[in-house]
Order: sequence, then structure tokens, then C-alpha cells
Amino acid sequence: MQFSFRMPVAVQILLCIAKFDGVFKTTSTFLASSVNINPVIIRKTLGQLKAAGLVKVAAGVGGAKLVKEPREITLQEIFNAVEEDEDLFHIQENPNPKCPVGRNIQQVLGNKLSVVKNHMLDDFAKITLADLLNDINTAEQNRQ
Amino acid sequence: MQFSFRMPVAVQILLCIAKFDGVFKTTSTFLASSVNINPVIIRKTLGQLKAAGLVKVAAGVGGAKLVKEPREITLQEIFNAVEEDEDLFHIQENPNPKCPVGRNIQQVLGNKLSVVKNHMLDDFAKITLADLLNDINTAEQNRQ
DNA sequence: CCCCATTGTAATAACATAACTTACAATGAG
DNA sequence: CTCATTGTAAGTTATGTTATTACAATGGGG
Repeated sequence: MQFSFRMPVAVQILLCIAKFDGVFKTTSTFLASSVNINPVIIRKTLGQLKAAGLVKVAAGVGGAKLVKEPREITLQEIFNAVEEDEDLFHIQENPNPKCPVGRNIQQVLGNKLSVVKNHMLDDFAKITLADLLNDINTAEQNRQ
Repeated sequence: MQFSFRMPVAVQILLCIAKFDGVFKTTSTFLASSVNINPVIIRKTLGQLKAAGLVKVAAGVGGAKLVKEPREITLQEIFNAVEEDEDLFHIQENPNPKCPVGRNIQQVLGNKLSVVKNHMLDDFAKITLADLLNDINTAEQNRQ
């Protein structure tokens, strides 16, 4: 069980825009070829990133640009932009109310797990797009 | 997007065994009625918990017992018992190798996210079955 | 030693979610 | 006005999870 493609795809989109803006026209088709995914998915994801204030997209003309500097964009913002704000784990919705465990499990386990999720979001907040861009560039250098 | 029912179900099973062992016979049907889920799912989950050394199950006779004390059973053990050991996020498997972002994204983002996952597991390690049992009992008292 | 409730397990169906694809109206610079 | 591109909807395919049914294997109790 894993999270979906969405967040990693969004990260890759933003990295490509950061790296290629000004060099190539960053259309949904261009971005789709880097991720190797359907352009419609890119357009949907760009829409979510736009709504979150991370990019602006030129309808008609084509191409996307970052609204903020890479060091000001965190993985937390990206995650929140593309994932529903829901609990990390799916706790049984209809446990037996006659059982003392069943009638309290949601509250008790939910409390503990929400703390864990908040820690995860804190971790995401410490990772910026600039960090990832830097790692990409380092990896490219080592490749040569 | 969330994790499946599995870990919360396993937690509820273990809590029920801890609370009712000796009082009721903790068969898969009994446990299923607390979670309000199919007994076959309970039996599968019990099998995973047995393989992880957390419970012993009496085949033929019926009923399950904890192998360790509740304070010695952590959420991390339960999580590892029932979830595959895979990455938290699903990073595109076939990015474009001709794109400098595409050919490095798996390694670069994967590294960052594995750190986050390890933090999550560390958090799980700090939560014991005894903590949850205690919270259940407190919630029950407040209910009266 | 046999009975019977129960476990262990397989096979299949039902359901939910995600991704793919096609299609097309709306956009806006040239 | 043209045309590449975005935004969006609808339908399909693929995948994963849970539910359900079925039945052989188990093992204490009568």
C-alpha cells in the first residue's frame, strides 16, 4: 500500500519547470515526456499546483512558470496541493459499538496516527525544491 | 489516498485479544464482530501477526493469545507485520532517461522520502499496545 | 476414536481508485 | 483570424482491496 503517483509527479513537473524555464517552452506535452505519463495528468496536476499558488500556467499560449523561488517551495506545499487532506490510515468506519474496543478505536488510534502524520508533514516542510534541484545537478555531475 | 485497513484492523484485533483473553474465547468470528469485518480477513491478519511472532493461534480449538506483553508490542511491529516493505510513495518507474530530471528523480526523491518513512517508523516504535489499551480504558471511563 | 467448532487457504466476485485515452470547447499571442 | 495549447469531461482499462463462498486440516472434548 502506497500513496499514488501524484506527489512525485508534481515534484518532477516543478523540477522540470525550474530547470528548463527559459530554455524550452514547458508545455504539458513537454513535461509529460520527462515523466513519461499522459499530458492530461500533467494538466490536471498543474491545475492543482496553480490553485495552490505554486505555478502560473499560460492558457492558450502554453507553458508554466514557478511563482516562487525553488528554495521557497517545500515538499509539504506540494503534498498538500495534490493530496486530499485526509487521515494517513483508514480506520474501520463501522466498528461494533457494543464492544468497548470497537466503540473507542477510531478516537484512540486516530489521535496517535494524526500525530505521526503531522510529523511527516513537518519533515516535508524541511525539504525544498532547491534541495532536490541541487541533488539532481550533483547526480548529473557524478554521471559524467 | 491512504493506507489500507490492514494496520488499524491488526491493532484492533490485538487490543481485543489483550482485553478479552480469558473472558471470552477470541475466535476469528468473535474478533470479526468487534471490527465488523469478514472473519476471513481476521484469519489472514492473524496469520501475519503469528508469522511476526506477536500472537499464537490455536488451530482446531480456536482462539488467539498474545505472545508478548502489551507494553512490549509496538505499532512499528504491527505495521511491519501486515504491510509490505515498500516505499511510502510510488515514484514513476519509467521516467524519460534522456531528461536530466527524469533520469535522476527516482534516486533523488527516493532518498529524501526514505528518510521520512524511517521517521514514521520511529514514531510507530514509540507507541505500544499498552498505550492504546490504556487510552481505550480511559475513554471507557469518561463515557460513563 | 470420532465429532465438531474452528483455523488455514484458495478461488472468485464485488467494489473502489487511479491512470489512460479520446474528444472538444475555450484561450490568447502572433 | 489562426493555431498550438490549456482546461475539462466522459468513458475505458488496469490495479488493488475487501467480501464471500467453499472446503480440507486441525485437535480438544465427549
